[in-house]
Amino acid sequence: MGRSPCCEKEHTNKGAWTKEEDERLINYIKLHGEGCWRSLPKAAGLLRCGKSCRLRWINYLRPDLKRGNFTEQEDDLIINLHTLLGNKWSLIAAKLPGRTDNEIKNYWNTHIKRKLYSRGVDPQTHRPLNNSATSTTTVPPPNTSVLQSQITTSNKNMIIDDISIINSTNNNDNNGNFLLSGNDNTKINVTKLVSEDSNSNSSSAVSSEETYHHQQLNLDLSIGLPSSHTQMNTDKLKLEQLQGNEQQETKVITTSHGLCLCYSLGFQTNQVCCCSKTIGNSITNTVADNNMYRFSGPMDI
DNA sequence: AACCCAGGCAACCGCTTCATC
DNA sequence: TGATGAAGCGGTTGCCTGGGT
Repeated sequence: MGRSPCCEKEHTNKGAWTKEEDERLINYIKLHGEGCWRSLPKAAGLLRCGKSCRLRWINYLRPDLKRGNFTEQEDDLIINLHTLLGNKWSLIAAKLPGRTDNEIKNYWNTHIKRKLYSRGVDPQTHRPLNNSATSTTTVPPPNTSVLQSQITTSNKNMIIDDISIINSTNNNDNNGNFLLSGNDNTKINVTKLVSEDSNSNSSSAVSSEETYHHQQLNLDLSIGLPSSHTQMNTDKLKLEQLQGNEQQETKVITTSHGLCLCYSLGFQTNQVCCCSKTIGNSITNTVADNNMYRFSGPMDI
């Protein structure tokens, strides 16, 4: 049993939109707002599919769209978010005000991919091109103390706000990696990049190629301590369909403080989440949640 | 000037997810 | 709880444009 078509194909226009069609759509949405895309074309007097109207509005006509070239900061943010989220363009776009998922997707395919290739980095895996199938073993680069988004779980709909940190000296695995757990016992293994002066035994068997890989992939991700079950009313950064090894054995120990991964992805204070208490080295914020911390600088664990 | 080709981007298609009944 | 429809999402297509020959 097939699905009924979203519109009558014979009586709809396709292809490029005319100025008149744009004006009709804009005027209609100004008067009635977004929503009910299926009935919109008829109501607005457009011979278009509802999906087509939605796309045209979202990707081109919306007044809050930012036009023009991507900045270096946006480039970096897209790359970092892609490392973390993969091809979740809508999630990535949600973190770049004024940019659409389609725009970012196109920009990725036409510019950033090339940029990464020129750096010798595989745009899909974010690993060196000559080392794209290597293990996820970690190595500590000098003077670095960050977390890396080497995530090994296949759980869907993981929400960063709900991840708890398991990162005390007792809570890393034997390889020096951190383990994060979701509120439903979802487990995520986050590779730790340890500072030079810390005592990690995990680097001894790691190749120089892997060292290169991890230096390239430094997301400077912050992790916060687990939140209480306070409802987060702000954007939630979903980690959807994370791919990895479901069989990953993890030692999970939860703590009582919340973790915020947002700040170090480039978001401004309070821009993304409501966790605003900062520990770290530079930012002083108000306390939004006694159990939620936000890191502004590299963690020194 | 005409043609070819590659890059960029808007739009489409089909699948997935979500909401409702 | 399953069926259904609407909306959302990501991959792909195809047109347009500019540069090279």
